[in-house]
Amino acid sequence: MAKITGRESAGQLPPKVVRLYGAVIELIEEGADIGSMKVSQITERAGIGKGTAYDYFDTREEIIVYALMFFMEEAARNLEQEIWEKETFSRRIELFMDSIDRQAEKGACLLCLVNLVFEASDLGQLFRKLLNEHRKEEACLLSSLERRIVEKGIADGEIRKDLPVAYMAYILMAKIVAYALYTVHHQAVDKKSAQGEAIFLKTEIPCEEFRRYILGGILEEFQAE
Amino acid sequence: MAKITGRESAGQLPPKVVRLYGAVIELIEEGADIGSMKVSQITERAGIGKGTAYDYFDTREEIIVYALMFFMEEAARNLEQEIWEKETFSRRIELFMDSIDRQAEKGACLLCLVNLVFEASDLGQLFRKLLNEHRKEEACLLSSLERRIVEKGIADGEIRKDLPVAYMAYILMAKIVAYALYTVHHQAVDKKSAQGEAIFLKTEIPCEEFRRYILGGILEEFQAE
Amino acid sequence: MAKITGRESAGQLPPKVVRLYGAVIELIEEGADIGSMKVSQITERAGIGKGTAYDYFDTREEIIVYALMFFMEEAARNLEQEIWEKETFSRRIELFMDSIDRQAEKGACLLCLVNLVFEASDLGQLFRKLLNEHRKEEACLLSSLERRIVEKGIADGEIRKDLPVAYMAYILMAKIVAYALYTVHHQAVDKKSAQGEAIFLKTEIPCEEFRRYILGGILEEFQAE
Amino acid sequence: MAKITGRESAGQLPPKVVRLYGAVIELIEEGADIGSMKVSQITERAGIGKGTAYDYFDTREEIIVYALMFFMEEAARNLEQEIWEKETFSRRIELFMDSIDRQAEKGACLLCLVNLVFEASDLGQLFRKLLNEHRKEEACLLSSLERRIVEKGIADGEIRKDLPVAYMAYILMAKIVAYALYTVHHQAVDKKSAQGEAIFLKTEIPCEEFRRYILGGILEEFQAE
DNA sequence: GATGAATGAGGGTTCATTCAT
DNA sequence: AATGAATGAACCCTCATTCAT
Repeated sequence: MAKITGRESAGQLPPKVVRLYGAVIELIEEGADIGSMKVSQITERAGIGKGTAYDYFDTREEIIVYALMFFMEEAARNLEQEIWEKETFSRRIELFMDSIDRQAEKGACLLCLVNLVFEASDLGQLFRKLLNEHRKEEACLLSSLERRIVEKGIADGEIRKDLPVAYMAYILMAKIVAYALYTVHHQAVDKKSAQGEAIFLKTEIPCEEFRRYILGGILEEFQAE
Repeated sequence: MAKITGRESAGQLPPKVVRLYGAVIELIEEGADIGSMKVSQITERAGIGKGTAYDYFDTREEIIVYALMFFMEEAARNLEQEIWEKETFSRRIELFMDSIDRQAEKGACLLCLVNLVFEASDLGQLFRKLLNEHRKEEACLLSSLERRIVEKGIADGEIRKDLPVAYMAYILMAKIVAYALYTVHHQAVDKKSAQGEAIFLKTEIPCEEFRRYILGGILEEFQAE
Repeated sequence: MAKITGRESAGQLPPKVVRLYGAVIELIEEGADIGSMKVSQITERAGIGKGTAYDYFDTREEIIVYALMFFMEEAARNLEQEIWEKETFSRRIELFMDSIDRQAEKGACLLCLVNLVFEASDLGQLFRKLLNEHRKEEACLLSSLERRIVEKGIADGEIRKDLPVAYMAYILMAKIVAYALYTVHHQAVDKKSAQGEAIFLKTEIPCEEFRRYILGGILEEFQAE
Repeated sequence: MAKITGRESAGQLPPKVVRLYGAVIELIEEGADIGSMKVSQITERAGIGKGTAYDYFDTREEIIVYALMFFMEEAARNLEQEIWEKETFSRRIELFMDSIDRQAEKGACLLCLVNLVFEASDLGQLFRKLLNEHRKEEACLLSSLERRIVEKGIADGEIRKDLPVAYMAYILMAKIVAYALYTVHHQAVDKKSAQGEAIFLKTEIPCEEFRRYILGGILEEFQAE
């Protein structure tokens, strides 16, 4: 049988694949750890047979990584659609942060993805491998979106022209990652506190304030000449 | 036998524990994944019997997490000693970044630690549990060092007084984490490229430049009134 | 070193051996299982080093089996001393049962011994092997005592002469074992009930009544012509 | 999968469970020790994969104890069917003893069961726990059969009415256990002698004679007024 | 002699993957 | 196509035994 991976044109994913992806995301959002997530857990949650998963994927790692990539691309697609409706660079950054807020509220998928970028685990290695293989003109990546936001900002004369785009895109990513970390962290602390698990890092600063601060920093830095 | 955990005053760690810690660190630096690191791998590298590890630790997870915490504290202790020899706030931040450079060159321990802060894995859970249990006045944490650097900077009149210390310490941490991520990333790309593994993120910006940029950003932000 | 086993002339057992034996007996009486009793448990209880036990015994099995045999012989010796002070066959049987009562109150050593006679375990095999090797004119066995009680009864004209001694000794043993089982059982039920563990066998008959019944049965059977 | 324990209605035991039970029984009958019987031994003998055993049972202990309980119940069921075909109390007791003879010839399962009743081992504890949990109106136990034999004997006017049923049932059990012990013992001696292992207890009395003696004792005792 | 730290063989258990139905 | 029962490799952990001190 020609194996139909989850990568085949996103619009026509087989329904079972969609349910597998959904199951992985759900489990992560419920606090499961991708490193020890079991195939039986996933297929059970997806409501399909264990063997069926292997009609679409070759290994446990593939299921999880493709699910996360699908999640990422969907988020990027959704963001892509909304982001160009916004009028200004500043509004676009805010939307980016809104999106992170929503993700962080829902769970840890974003964090998983960020961690996979450098993790030495099988999952991390596969993630990077696939990302490289399937990258076509960076079409699918959030980083691409960030780059285009910067380009658009420059083209519209909203932000400075004297720094390389790649440079600015990286800074934007770093700042947004910092925001994401803080937000995810904040959410995690709240959740874990609710469950009675103490967490050592202090988070006295409200998310909103930190958000304003980060946004202010980006604008100041990108608008300064 | 009263089990001697690796937490007992660092100066008198049993030699086998030191070798176990060293083995874990070495393996991480060679690219091993802590989630799938085997006890036999660790003890073999440490040159001791498998059972011996269980004279000092109760589980595989403990060995790894204590090793990383020991690494972290040692790094903090080393930094602590050097950092107050520096005359200015700015020099202290630079030393911090030097230290990160050194760590990043050596390997992925720092990254492991950063990831453990929120990972849902057993390792992550144990890490947070131990960190909470053993935290006494935050004496052992890098975050404490960052806070004290900020306090000293304020006391010396080098940085602004109008923001809460906790706030500034967090920002400092975020910026340094951003730097650490970038540096670790850069190193990882170089290493992985050398090993033939492509990596998708572009890193055209030299580390030094990014470093200057981050440092400049901290100073500007902390000195502005 | 000439290994000094616990079997060497009973009067001069090295003090460490005595403590090892005592530890095994204690642990059994506290409900430990000889099949899974650990050497470290025994030596710890005996208050001696683990290695020291191996100066006197070659294996874990030896320690336990010798301890039980020592216990058995001591019980037989004690009984031996008292039993001939009794005037009649009937009084001697009663003393036998008293002794069982005392043992049953203290614990499960008697039961362990009874089980070892046929158990397929390493312990059982070693027990039978040693019993055979060391048996000299059956000097050390309870069964010998039973035989002599029967012989004395016949000699004194208290019991019938028309059955073979071996036969009557076996019947005596069987009846006493039945009594021992019931008593041990009764004690066990009481203990386990106190600990909340239900036990399925009904024990409505008081020990005393069963005792009277067994004694009556022996006398009737042995006196009948 | 809903775990299917070996307890589910005996008629529809999954074939693998039947084979596991058979393997345990076989091994015991070949002289294996249940305390040290390995899962791999059992599954190998059963001709199934090691992991498969864990689809039906949670632990090694469960496999063994359920196997023995199944054996016990099957023996009781078989006996149950035959026993009421016999016309008299005396014939029923003889059948009981025949059954024991057959078991004793086959092996040590009966002995294992008897020992488990009071053993402190994990196996013993589990055995008692399960026996209590699953006992419904004592439907499945040999002891129930003994009680009903007594009741029937009384109802038919074959045995005395002046003793409590529970009392007589216990005496019956004790006598039959004595017979079982002797028989098993005798068989064991023969087997072990054949294997060159000496056995210390004398068994000069032929089984048949002891059997006649025990049966006579029961009848005399139960018929006497 | 006495110790207990060190060892490593061994076994219970898990779970990714397969394949007959 | 879909299933889930079956598999067995892999790995954590225990503990009897040794031996340097």
